[in-house]
Amino acid sequence: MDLLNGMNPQQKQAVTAGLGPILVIAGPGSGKTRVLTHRISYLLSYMGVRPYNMLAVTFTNKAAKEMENRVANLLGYGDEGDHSRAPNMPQVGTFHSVCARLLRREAEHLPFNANFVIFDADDQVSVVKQALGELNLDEKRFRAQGVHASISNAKNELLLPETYPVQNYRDDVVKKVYKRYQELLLTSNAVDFDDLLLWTAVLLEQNTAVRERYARRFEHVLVDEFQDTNQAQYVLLKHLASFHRNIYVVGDPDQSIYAWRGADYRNLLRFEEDYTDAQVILLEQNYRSTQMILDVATAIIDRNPHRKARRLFTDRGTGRKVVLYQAYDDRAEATYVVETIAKLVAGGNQPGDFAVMYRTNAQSRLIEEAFLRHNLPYKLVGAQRFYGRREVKDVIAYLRLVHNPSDEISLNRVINVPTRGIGDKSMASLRQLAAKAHLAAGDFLLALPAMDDSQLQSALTARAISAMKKFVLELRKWRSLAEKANPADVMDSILEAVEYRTFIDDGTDEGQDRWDNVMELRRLAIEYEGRTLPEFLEEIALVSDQDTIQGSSNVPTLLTLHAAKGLEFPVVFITGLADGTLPHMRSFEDPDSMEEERRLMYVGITRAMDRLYLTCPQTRSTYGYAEPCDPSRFLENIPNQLIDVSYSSPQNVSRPGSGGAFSSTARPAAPTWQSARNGTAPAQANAPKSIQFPAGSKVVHPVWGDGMVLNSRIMDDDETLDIFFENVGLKRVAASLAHLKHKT
DNA sequence: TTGGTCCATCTTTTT
DNA sequence: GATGGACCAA
Repeated sequence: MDLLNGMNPQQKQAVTAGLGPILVIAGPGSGKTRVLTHRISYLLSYMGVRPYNMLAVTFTNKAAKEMENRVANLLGYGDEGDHSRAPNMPQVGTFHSVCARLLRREAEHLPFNANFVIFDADDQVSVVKQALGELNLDEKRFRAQGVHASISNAKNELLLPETYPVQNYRDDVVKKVYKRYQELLLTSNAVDFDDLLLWTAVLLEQNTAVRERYARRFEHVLVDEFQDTNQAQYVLLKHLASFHRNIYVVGDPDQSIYAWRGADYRNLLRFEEDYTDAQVILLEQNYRSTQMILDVATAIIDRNPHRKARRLFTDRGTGRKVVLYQAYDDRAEATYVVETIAKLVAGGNQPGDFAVMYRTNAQSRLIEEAFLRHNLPYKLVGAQRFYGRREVKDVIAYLRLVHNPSDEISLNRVINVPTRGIGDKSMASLRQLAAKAHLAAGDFLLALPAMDDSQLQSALTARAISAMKKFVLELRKWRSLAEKANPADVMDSILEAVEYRTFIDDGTDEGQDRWDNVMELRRLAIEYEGRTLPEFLEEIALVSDQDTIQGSSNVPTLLTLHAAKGLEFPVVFITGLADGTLPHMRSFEDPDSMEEERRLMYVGITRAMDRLYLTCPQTRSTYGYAEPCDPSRFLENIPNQLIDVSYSSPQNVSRPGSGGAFSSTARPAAPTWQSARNGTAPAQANAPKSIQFPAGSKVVHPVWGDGMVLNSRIMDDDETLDIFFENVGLKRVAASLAHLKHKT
C-alpha cells in the first residue's frame, strides 16, 4: 500500500488501525500530521468511507488547510488550489468554523438567526462594560477584562448563567453580568467565540433529533491537537461521535499550552476512561531534531511531576550543542539575534530558515527594531496586530452593521465615525426608544425615516434626527448593494460615502500607515470576489495568528511561543529567557501554571531542527523602564555538556546553579542582507574608537546608577569599561551598549 | 457635541 | 509608550 511507504511500525499501526476510539500520543516531530492525513486517505481509499461521512477538526485554519491540501494530494487531486469545495473532500475545519457552520444550519433551534455575527475579544469586553454599566456596578472594582475572563471560563466549562456557581459576592456579580451579557449578545444577533462551542455542545446535548442526525452522519471524527480541547469541545466531540464511536484523536500532553483558555490535557486521560476499549498508539521517533536538541528538550520537560516518562529519539545524529547567550540588556540581545542570523546567512543558511520566538508579544518590538536597524526584512506572525488596528476595526464594523443591523457594538463603533453629530446623548435616547419598541437600536434606526417626527422629537433633537436619517439612507444603500455586489464593492462604497481616507489619513506617516491598513483589508476582501459578505465576515472573525504566516517569503519569522506550536524551523532562537518572562511572573504562584510555562519552553525547543539558540538579557524593559532580571530558572536544568556558551556582552555574569563566568569577547559587526550574503561585513557605524570614559571618570548608568570607572580600553572597536557602582559593585560594560552618561 | 489634555493601566499566552 | 477613559472648555 503506497500510503504506508517509509513509515515506521507505530505510524503504520496508527494509519491502519481498526474501528472504534483511538488515541494517538504523538511526540514533537513524530509525523503526527502525516499520520492524520494518511489515516483520512486510508479510510477514503481503502475502507470505502464517503467524504460526506467524515469530519476532521483542527484548531487553526492553517492546520485545516494544510491537512486538506495533503489529503487532496494523496488522493491524486494535485496540490494546487482550494480543495475545500471539491466534491470528494471530507469536511476539514477548525472547531470554531465547524461550529459556526452547524449553528447557522440549525438556527431554527436556537435563539438567534442564521445571520449572526461573531464577536471578537474587544467586542466581548465592550459588551461586559455595557452590562456593568446597566447594572450600576463599579467598573473600578469589577474590571471588564476580569469579569469577561470569568464568563469565558464558565462557558468553556459549559456553565450557563443559571448554573453558574456562587460562593462569594464576586461570583454573584459575575453571574448577573453573565446573564445580561448573553441577553445583549442576543439582541445584537451575535455570539462570541466561546458561544460557538457552547451553543453547539448544548444543542447536541439537549436536542436528540439534531444530535442523532449529525452522529449518524459522521462515521469518523478525527481531531488534531487533542490536548488543547476544553470541556465544551470534549463534550461536543463526544456527541458528534456518539453513534459510530469512531473517534480518532491525536495529541501530546507535553505540548498542552492553552490551559488558561480552558484547555485540559487531562481530556487525554478522560478519553481513556470514557472509552475503555480505546486503542492507544505511541509515536515516539522524532524526525525533526538532532539528538542534542531533543536532550535539551527532555532536560526541561522531565522536571514536570505527574509526567509519564516518554523517550524522544531520532536518527538524525547528535548535532551541535545548544548556544546560550547572555546579553547586557534586551536591546543587545535583539542585536545579537539579528547579527547571528546575518552571520549564518553569510555561511549559507537561507533567511527563511530562522525563527525568533518570545513569551509575550511586547518582546517582538525590540527584535523588529534590530532587524530594521540592520535593514533586514523579517515577517511577524500575529493577526491580532492587524485586525486590532482601529481603522481596520472601523471598516469591519461598518461591514458587520451592513450585514446585521442588530449588531449594537458595531453600530456604536461607527455611528459617529467620522463624526456626524450623533453623540452619546442621542445614542442613549435612541437606545431607550428602541428598547420600548422591543427592537435592536440598529433595527429601530432603519425604521426611523418612516416614523412620525413628532413622536421622536420629544426624545431627540431635530439635528440628531436629521443626521440619523441621513445615515439610514446610506446604510440602506449599502445593504442593497451587499445583496448583489462583492464584499470589496460594498467596502468601496462605504469608504467613499464616509470619506474615510480624509478622516484617517492626515498626511503624516501614521496617517499613511492607517490608510495602507485599510487597503490591505480591501485586498483581502477582493479575494472574496464571487462570495458573499457574510462569508468574508466569518472568515475574518475566525482568523488565527498562525493563519497569517506566509510561506512564500524567504525571511526570518518572529512569533510567540504559542504561535510556534505545530511549526518547525532549521534554526530557532528563544529569546527573553529571564525569570519573570519565561516562566512568566504571573505563573509563579501556581504550580500548574509553572508546569505549563515549562511545556511552553519545551514546545519552543522542539521546533528546532538543526540549531537552537537560547538568549537572555540582564535587564528588561517593563512599562518602558529598564529593570534588572535573572536568567530563567529553566536554564538551570540543562546539563552543561549540552551547552555552548557564546559570546556574552562584556560583563561578569553567572549562570544560576553553574557558578561559571562568561568570558568577554567582541561582538560581531553589523551587516546588511546583501553584505551578509557576500560575506563582507562593513565596520560598525556607531562604535566609538577613542576612550570616552577614562579611568577615574564618574558615570551614571540607567539601571545601576552612579559609579566610577576603574579601567578603560578599546577592544574590537568598542570601549570596554570596568566600573565600580555604588549600589551593585564591580561590573564590566561595553560603552556602545551601556547608555552611560558622564556624571556632572 | 466636539476635541483637546491628562491620567491610569497595561503585558502573558489567543480561537 | 500606547491606549482608553475622565474631564473640561468652546
